[in-house]
Amino acid sequence: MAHPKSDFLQILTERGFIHQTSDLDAIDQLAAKGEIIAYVGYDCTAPSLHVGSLISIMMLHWLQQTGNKPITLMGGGTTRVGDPSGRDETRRILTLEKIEEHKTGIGKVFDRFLSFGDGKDDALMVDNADWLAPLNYIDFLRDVGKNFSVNRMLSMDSAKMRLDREQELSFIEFNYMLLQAYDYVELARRLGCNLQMGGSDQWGNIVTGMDLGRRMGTHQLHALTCPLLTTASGAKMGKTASGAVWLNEDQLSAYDYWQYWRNTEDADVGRFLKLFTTLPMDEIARLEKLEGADVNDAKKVLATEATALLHGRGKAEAAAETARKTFEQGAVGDDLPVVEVAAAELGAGISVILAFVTAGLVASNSEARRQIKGGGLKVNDKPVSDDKLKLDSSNLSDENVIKLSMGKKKHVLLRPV
RNA sequence: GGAGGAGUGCCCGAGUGGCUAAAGGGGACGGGCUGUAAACCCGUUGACUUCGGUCUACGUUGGUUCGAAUCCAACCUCCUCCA
Repeated sequence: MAHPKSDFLQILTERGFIHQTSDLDAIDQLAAKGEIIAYVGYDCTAPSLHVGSLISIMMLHWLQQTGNKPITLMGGGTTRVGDPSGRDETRRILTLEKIEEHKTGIGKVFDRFLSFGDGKDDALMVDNADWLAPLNYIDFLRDVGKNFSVNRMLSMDSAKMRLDREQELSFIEFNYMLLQAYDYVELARRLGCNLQMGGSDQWGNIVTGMDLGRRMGTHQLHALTCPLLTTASGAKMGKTASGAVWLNEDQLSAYDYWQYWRNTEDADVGRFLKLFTTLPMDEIARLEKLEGADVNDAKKVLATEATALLHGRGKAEAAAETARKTFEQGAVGDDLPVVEVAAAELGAGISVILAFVTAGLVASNSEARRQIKGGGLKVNDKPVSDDKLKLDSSNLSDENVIKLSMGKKKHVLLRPV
């Protein structure tokens, strides 16, 4: 469909959110009337979501902005089983306590993107443990299981991949798609849900749910998936030096989050501006035209806008300012991570090696020595050449800190207390 | 239950008695080039170190040997085939 009528599909299409849909015309008609009730499921496998999930959160955001109702489904029940999709090994089975903990962590992030409440277009958050946990095995087999063909299940990518590679697919995992399909039916019945969205790896699970809905007599259900993002050079999105790009601030600071977006590859800037900011399309078009070193301006806009969505405008601008000072002036930015040391210890002099280990910039004394040999460590922007160097109060800057750097991008301030 | 096969560093994977902290590749980190990009080039990639070395490591536990990732035994885990 070249020109969707609904604002929702209009936006998703022009911003590059759509990978695959079941019946685009039908979804368009519902969206135009503000009658979409859509959900995305999030399993509680980690204490926070990461940028990989952001694209689906943005879809929910636009859905609500265009007058439809979003539902976030917490997989409190399905996480107990574990989704085999796209995995070549069985997930470790998490304890119920962990799952609860993760659920709380993950839930926090949605307030930034959605407005929750009881009104018609307000977002809802539900937990599939509410209906999955009390299920009775025999009843479930009779009511739901009879609608599934093992032949077909075996042919689905999530199962096929394991079978083809002769890797274990345990029975518990094999059941995951039944539960996710059943979720869709349950949400359709309880809340009138009529659309499930997710990453393209979820397509199989989603259409299985649609199919189950038809067999179990719900209204017509729909599917819409977004592309799984990789960077232009093919890497999976969401990894940095220090691990995943978490959305919760206690897992990844606003400054580091800003830096993540700032370091976007040139070829990705336009695509990411469309997906991860709410800037108007004509503004994005302008930024996309920038070339050469000017692309950096677009990356800064991307970083600030994306960070503002998640952490608020104030923190985004503070991060931008710190980055400006740190990288463009070589000065000391306020937002850099600070590590405190006892003033007395510093007065007595501490070895550079210990200082860098304490700051967490290197993992061990040996690594510190190696990095010094390789010229990777700096104190107050001056390379360290001697691993026996001692730091003391004479190294303190006017701001009463010592700036430790590893490479060009990682900096920590050492402050005496 | 029977018969085979496999378990090596972050990952993949070579190595079948000393020259092995363990080839090669990937990833990661650092340096160079640049624009805090990509690509490319170089270096590093167990810990501790007074830089002489020391210690810990090839599924687990024992054994043989001057010496074991390599040989032997038992155990654990996984895979394949048979019942």
